[in-house]
Amino acid sequence: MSDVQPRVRFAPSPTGYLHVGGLRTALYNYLFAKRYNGKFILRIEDTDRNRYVEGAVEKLIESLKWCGLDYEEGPGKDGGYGPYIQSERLSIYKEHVDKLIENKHAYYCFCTPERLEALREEQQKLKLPQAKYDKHCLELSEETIKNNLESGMPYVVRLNVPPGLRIYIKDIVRGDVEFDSEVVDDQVLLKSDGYPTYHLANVVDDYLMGITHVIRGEEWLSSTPKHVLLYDYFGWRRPQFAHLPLLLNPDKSKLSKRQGDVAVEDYRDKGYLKEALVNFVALLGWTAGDDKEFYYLEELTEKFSLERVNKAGAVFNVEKLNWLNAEHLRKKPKDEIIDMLKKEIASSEYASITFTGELLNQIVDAMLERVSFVKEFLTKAEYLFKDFDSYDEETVKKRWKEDSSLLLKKLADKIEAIDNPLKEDYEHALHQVAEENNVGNGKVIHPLRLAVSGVGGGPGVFDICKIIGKKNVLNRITKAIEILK
RNA sequence: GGCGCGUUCGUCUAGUGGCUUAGGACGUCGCCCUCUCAAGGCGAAGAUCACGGGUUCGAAUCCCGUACGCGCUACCA
Repeated sequence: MSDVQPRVRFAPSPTGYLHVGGLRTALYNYLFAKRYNGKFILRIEDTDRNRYVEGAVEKLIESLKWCGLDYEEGPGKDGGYGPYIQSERLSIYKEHVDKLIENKHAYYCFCTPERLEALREEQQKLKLPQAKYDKHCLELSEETIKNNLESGMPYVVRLNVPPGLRIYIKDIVRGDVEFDSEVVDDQVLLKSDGYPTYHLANVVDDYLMGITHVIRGEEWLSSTPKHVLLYDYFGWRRPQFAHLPLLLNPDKSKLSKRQGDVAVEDYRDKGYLKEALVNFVALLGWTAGDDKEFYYLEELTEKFSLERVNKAGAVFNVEKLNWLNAEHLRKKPKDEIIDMLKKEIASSEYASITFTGELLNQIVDAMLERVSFVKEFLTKAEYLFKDFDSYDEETVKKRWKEDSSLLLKKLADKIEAIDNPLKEDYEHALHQVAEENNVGNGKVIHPLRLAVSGVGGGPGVFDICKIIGKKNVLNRITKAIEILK
């Protein structure tokens, strides 16, 4: 890295939510900034009034924050380069467009949408290699332009792309990329509503905000020649570019809502840990080169480099995300897990029941290695929270035998006699029953598990007994005997 | 159609000319552990490195071509 402090930006357009692809872009920008002691800036690209969504900016910022990606400059955090919302910078763009027009690098265009449409159709009919604006308005006399302007005729301003020019772009992840200016259109820079297009606003702001590295999605690579031309025309030094590979659906198309969840908030609401999401998304297109896959944000910050970013798109594979979620969950401090469990309970059918911290502690101990999500404490071990009245058929068939009722009855009698039984007491009682009746422990254990949980799997059966308590154990044994025999 | 980018196990990836009988992870399957289910440990299956040419003593790695996929081709970003 050079001596200058890098300044990078995440520049989403506020469409309503933070896309996981956007999160990945934001994350790489963030990591790059942190890695090289730079600044991570948030800029809102809201130049399309038609797509304006109420409250989108707030949601975006909230999602970013939830992921732990705090920006150092941006809306509400002035760093001397504001405003950071493009709709508040209109005069700046106008000013720069004027400069371009002055130097003949841009020109007024009064063509109507109808003419443009007709032009496109004609070009298509002629099977021209590429549809482009025909520079019709470039030929307009100063006189005509002046008159048109004065009469209030609607206009746009277009970039004047010179023919026969070879445009070279250096990209940190893709290497050298070349374009022929013949294939770049005279892009509209300023729309008839006075708003700039992405291309103009992006370049002007990146320069004015001192952006050193433009790290963005691959979908922008094709329009980079336009941007580079603008830097050159303004006489500005180009930033370094890094075009990130796309995130894909399982069928390899660009990740879309059609095929699953794409919003960060969707994953949050489904119970994914931010640590897992960030960890997962970081690995979609980047590795440190070693075998490490479990990362916290801070560690990523120490190891990240753009040079190690992959070129090929990556399929968003939820199964691996699930695994990472379980890993992160298990590594969390227990009191934090208990807090999350409390919140989960508060919004569940058990909201009205009070669970002691000690009880929750035991539940977490018993279930932690059996769950991938906090909500699974509730769904994978319902029997720890409430009574039930159905028994897993397979397990009944396999574990409930002729003598089960009798053995459980005897066990219940023993348990009955114990005050405040501990885990060991249940175990001891069971061993006694097995011994006295000359059967293996399994003959008692499995029916007990079935009686007490209704299913064949789960934590140690004596842990279950301890958690649900003597009264429930006895009740459930009685009930099982009644129903199963 | 044009232009650009990409292509290593199902998926994420390691690999930058010999260390590779292509390594790891998720998932799948099996074994061990064990009262069960998990977790953990061990192991297996799974990639003719898209295909075809070249360069080289030697190529997943370099070059060329083809195919396929994706992106862009808007007064959307």
